[in-house]
Amino acid sequence: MLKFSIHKKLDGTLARAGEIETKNGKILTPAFVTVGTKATVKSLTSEQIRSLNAQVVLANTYHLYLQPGEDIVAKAGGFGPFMDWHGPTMTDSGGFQAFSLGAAFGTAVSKISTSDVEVSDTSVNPGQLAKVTDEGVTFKSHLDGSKHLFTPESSMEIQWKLGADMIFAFDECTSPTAPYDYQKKSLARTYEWAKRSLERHEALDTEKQQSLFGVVQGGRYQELREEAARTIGALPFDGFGIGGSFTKEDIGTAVGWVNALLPEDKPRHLLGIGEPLDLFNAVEAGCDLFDCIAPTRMARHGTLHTKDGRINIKNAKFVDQFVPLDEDCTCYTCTHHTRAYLAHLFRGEEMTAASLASIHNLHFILRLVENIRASILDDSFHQYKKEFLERYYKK
RNA sequence: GCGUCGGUGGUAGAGUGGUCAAUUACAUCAGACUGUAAAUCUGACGCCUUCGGGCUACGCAGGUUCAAAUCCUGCCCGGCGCA
Repeated sequence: MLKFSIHKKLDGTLARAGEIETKNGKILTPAFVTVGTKATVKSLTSEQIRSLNAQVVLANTYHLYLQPGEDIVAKAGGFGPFMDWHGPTMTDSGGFQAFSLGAAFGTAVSKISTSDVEVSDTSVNPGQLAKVTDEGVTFKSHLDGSKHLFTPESSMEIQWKLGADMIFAFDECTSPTAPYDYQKKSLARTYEWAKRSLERHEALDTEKQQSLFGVVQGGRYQELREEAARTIGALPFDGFGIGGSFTKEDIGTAVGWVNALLPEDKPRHLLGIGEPLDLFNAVEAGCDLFDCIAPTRMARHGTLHTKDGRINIKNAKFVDQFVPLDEDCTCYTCTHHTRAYLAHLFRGEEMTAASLASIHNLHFILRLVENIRASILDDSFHQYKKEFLERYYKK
């Protein structure tokens, strides 16, 4: 059972610094949650995850259900012990795959859109692997094409076996292209699913081993977001996830609408967000936790964070730069290797490139969120935000 | 020396009269990536362009043809075979 305490609130904002206590340890919030979808942070050993001072690891229901199967993970004692990670853990519900394998599959649509995103009724994507009904989500496995059904109940059962400290209610992550009517209908369904998730979870977890987070949806619509915050917020969840689609511009505002209404004494997790600007805005709007695949995926693709913005280490100019990625960075990669070496490893398609790059990007984002936390505690948030963003995004 | 096969864009390698500035792959140069379908995907890749097109190109030089990377002749270079 989770205990959440708030140490400090930042005046004039919804930001707060606090602490979550789980049976596997504490999380100082705001915190960045490292994503280990398949019970591994891609390209890293668990020892490396510890060396990064990561606080929490989040795995995914859909992936572990398909492979190796939740029963195997349960036999290992849960996904944490399975991967030799003994700190706090979370699992996502599989709800995101309603989007990524559904409306978004095979398209350019992502959960973050530009403000001029076209709302269209063609929510039926012919090649999609997932279909949503009131009962649940029917999936075709991306591994072998076999058919599967996730329901709020089965998601709770699988997550129970995966054994994370914090788990999410089954929700539908909608597409930013879905029209208002669909968002509204989907929201009602996600609310029903939230109640079903709670009910099934309570029946399974009689000793309160796991904390269940409800998920607030509502697309980009204030009315729907607020309705969701009120209705989901009124249910006896241990914390809340804020999911779905935003534009970059309204991450701060839309998330703020939600957090202004959610119970203050429970942690709020902004699902799937992890770029510097978004993290600042979301913390300011009252979020405590963030998970995001961006640091590790971008790392594998050669895009690396520096204080002066992103660089693509594969660019020709780096091949003979015998300096660290970021001169003041204290990560393993920067204290041992040069840009030239990284550029060489990427060009040679060496696996170590992915590891060294992931270490750097995760270090960068983990430290960023730690610094944001510190800046709330010593009241320097606004100054830190301004200085960081001016330098990071200057061009 | 004779015979034979072959010489195509950074590389390999298609193409064997028009639909060819030339398939494809790799390399190169950029870009994207936000609860991981992802060590993935997208674009550019002869020169110039008012983006309509123009110019120069398939070893070199000629020729045939309305039209040649593609056919013919000579030369140069390489592989193989025979002397």
